[in-house]
Amino acid sequence: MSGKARRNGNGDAVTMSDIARHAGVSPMTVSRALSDPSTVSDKMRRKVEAAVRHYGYLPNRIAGSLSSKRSNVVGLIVPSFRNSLYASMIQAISDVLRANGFHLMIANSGHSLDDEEAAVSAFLAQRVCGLVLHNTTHTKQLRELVRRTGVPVIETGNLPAEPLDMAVSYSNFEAARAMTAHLGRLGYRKIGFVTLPLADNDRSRERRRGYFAALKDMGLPVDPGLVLEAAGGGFAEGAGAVVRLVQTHPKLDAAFFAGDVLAMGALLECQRRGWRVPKRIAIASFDDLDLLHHSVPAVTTLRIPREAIGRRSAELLVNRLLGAQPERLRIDLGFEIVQRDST
Amino acid sequence: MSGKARRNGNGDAVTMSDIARHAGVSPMTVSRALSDPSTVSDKMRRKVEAAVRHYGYLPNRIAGSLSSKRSNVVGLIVPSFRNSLYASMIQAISDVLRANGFHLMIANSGHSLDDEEAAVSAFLAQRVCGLVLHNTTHTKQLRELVRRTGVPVIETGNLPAEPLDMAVSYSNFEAARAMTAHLGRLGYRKIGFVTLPLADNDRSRERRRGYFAALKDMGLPVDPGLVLEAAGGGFAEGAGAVVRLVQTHPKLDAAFFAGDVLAMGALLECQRRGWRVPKRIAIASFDDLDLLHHSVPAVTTLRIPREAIGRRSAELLVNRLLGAQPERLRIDLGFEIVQRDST
DNA sequence: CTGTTAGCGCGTTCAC
DNA sequence: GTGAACGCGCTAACAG
Repeated sequence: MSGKARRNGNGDAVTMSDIARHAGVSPMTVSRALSDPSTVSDKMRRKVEAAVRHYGYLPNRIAGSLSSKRSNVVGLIVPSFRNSLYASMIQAISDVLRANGFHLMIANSGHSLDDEEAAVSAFLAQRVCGLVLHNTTHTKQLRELVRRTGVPVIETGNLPAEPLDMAVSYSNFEAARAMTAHLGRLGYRKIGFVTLPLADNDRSRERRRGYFAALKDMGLPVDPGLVLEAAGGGFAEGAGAVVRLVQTHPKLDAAFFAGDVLAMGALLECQRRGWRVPKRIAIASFDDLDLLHHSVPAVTTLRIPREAIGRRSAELLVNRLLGAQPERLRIDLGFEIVQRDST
Repeated sequence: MSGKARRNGNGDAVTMSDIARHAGVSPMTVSRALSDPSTVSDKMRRKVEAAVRHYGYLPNRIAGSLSSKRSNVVGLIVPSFRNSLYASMIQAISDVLRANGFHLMIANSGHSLDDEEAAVSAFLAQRVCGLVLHNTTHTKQLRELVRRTGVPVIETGNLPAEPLDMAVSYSNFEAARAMTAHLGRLGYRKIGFVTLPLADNDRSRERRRGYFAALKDMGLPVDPGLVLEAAGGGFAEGAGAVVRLVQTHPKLDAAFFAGDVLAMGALLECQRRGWRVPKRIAIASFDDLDLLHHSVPAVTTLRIPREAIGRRSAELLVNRLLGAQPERLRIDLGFEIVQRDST
């Protein structure tokens, strides 16, 4: 190692030329031996590999990206990390990317469209090769940015009418409508709806729209008083909501919660108050938190294929990055109603 | 835009020279105007800003990093994304990093030391400026890699005897010991312990060691039959474990679960079987899943300051990257016993 | 199959 | 306060 200053704690790194020199080949041969070994003779390759091992050479992907104008980092933006429903999607994306030699950069928008835009800007400055956005409504600036740079983008979390590029999701509207209709079919007639915060959140609004649509389909009265907006998505909010609904509408026979934690909070509150579920009130949920399956009673819910969505998103992105033709896609992975004991 | 091929979907990007030319200044002035505006005259700065806005210029951080030998990307490796306990840490890290202009690259090791090493290698090749590892036992290669490159590293998830660099955590050993002692103080005498998988997981092993230590401290018999290893950390495993413990040890009066989901699974199973908690059996948990607070009965648990750990880790990293002197640190952020109705 | 040349788009360094 | 020259470490493109 030379005596050069080591700013930034980064020891003087071994470079490709160092390896080339010590292996007695040109840098280009080293480059090829590492990135596409089949284009190099066995003898050369072995010399390179030996030198690489000996010096513990780590290729500098920064330099590689600059030179090749290609990066292998995908940017993912989720509204928040705290919600477990993002976790299985992230896991799936991460797995697929890694299997294909890509890496994942991640940021959260805090449910703010402006923060989403800022994160996209920052990612684009890092020259990510692709983006996954858990959101389908964006600022004008963001749409412009994506259009101009031409990065492949996956939108998810909802099915947009006009995707920026590729969309992989399920329909919040259809899912909420289906569950509400399911409750109707089971004979429930006065069905409350507890929504997650609606501001800047198309997913929430679509779910509420689906609820209303189903009521109309069934010829049931649409009573806005039966709709409550929970301030957050926590257990306490679910508990508070079910109490308020039941107390203001004694004839309420079912409640549909737009989030799994809300539903669980409500169920626990019913337990505490001795309200029998589903006898006194039926409870249905959106999203299949594992817990809903193990609770007493187990909770009827909408199973969203979060993992498949993540996997498919990453696969589409990888294919595109590996050369697939650009193509505007809108893939609906659907949902499933899981009938259990709470309804 | 020129007619150059646009490989990789990346439109021909506007470069700093383009901006310089259109603003009638040198590229260097653009660089300064953007990275340290105070070193440039107002007039110049305004010209640059106008051109930047007009052309929607996005600086190329890849080129910047290569040139300056500095990056603003931190790498984080967690065992898995599926566990909510990582979520609050990730959120905190992400917030602190963003506030300081850093970005987050993320990978999961799947609880494998080799995969952790592979991820670190990949991150180092991307020239991340810092690392956070949720793990304190590593392969020899990894330790060597970190030493050689000199990247700042935070280890967390446990308190290592000899940190690689900086460690921010709580002690799994002390926490498990404290909870076991707490159960003893409450009068429980036959306390079962359900551990998470022990393989390649120092955290799990430390917790079990803490449990044994407390029993010895209290002069209680140490019965290996009272320790069960759950195959996974899910509800079902917790449920299965409590049943097995109770059936094989009729006199068991308490069970301590090394994971919050395990504990919850056990509680629900007790409910299903009509075993009163804590009358028939007391239940204590490790990690304060929100749910444990809302369940009936609410579950006694160990509160680990996951968010503070994330925040502090990121702060230490940022300080170091901003010039703080390297210093081997080992910060214990402690834990807290939350006594509730299940014990 | 291998090497040479010429950048990639910035920041550092040193003149002015 | 501003600019010119140079190089970061690698790969594309072409020549041999």
